[in-house]
Amino acid sequence: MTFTNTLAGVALIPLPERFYMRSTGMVAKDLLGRLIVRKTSDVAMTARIVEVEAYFGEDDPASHAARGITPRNSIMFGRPGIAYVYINYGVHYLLNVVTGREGVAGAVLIRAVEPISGIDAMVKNRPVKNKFNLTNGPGKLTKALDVDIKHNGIDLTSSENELYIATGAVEDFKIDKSPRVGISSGKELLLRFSIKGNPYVSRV
DNA sequence: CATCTGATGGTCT
DNA sequence: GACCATCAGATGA
Repeated sequence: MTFTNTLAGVALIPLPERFYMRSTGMVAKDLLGRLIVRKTSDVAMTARIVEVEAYFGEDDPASHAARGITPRNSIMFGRPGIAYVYINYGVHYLLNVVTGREGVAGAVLIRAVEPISGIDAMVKNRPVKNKFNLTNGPGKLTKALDVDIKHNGIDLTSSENELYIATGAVEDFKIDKSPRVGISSGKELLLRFSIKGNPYVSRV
């Protein structure tokens, strides 16, 4: 079964590698409004990115890369446009996109998305009473989109892949910049962005 | 509404 | 052996 990568008749064009080969903060902001495309053997899902968070290298105490390269975080130092997926609290998979040029650590955590198509499949993956609870958190959206560790290292710039990020409609998004919680070193970089007022933005 | 807790596994000290 | 880029459910006000 093959899918034509379109949504409402409009082609879902992947963002190119050069999109990600910029400063992590810029990429984070620019990812708002873009579309995550997830294709399975029998279903296609799309969702709009509505909240992101930037993680840098050794200057960012909250980053996995803060203490240099390790087997787990090595993808953060690699090519831009690649997915960095890891399990956290032993329970949830978190989806990031690697940014910056190769050799420099950086990634953007996808914190919340708005379901656009294939919503029935998402609900099947992650049953909820309230639809606004489906994908309004980093662990929730991976469950709904069936994203897990097998996507660690996947190229998000290719529409051939079962997971990629498409351009989406460019609109005038309002940015709500707020600090990360739980960091008190004084060096925190405070780069969380969301589409203000979107009902799928996470609540913490 | 706010605050707490258990689940659960990989990574790093 | 401690620490988490989380979440759902429980409890109390």
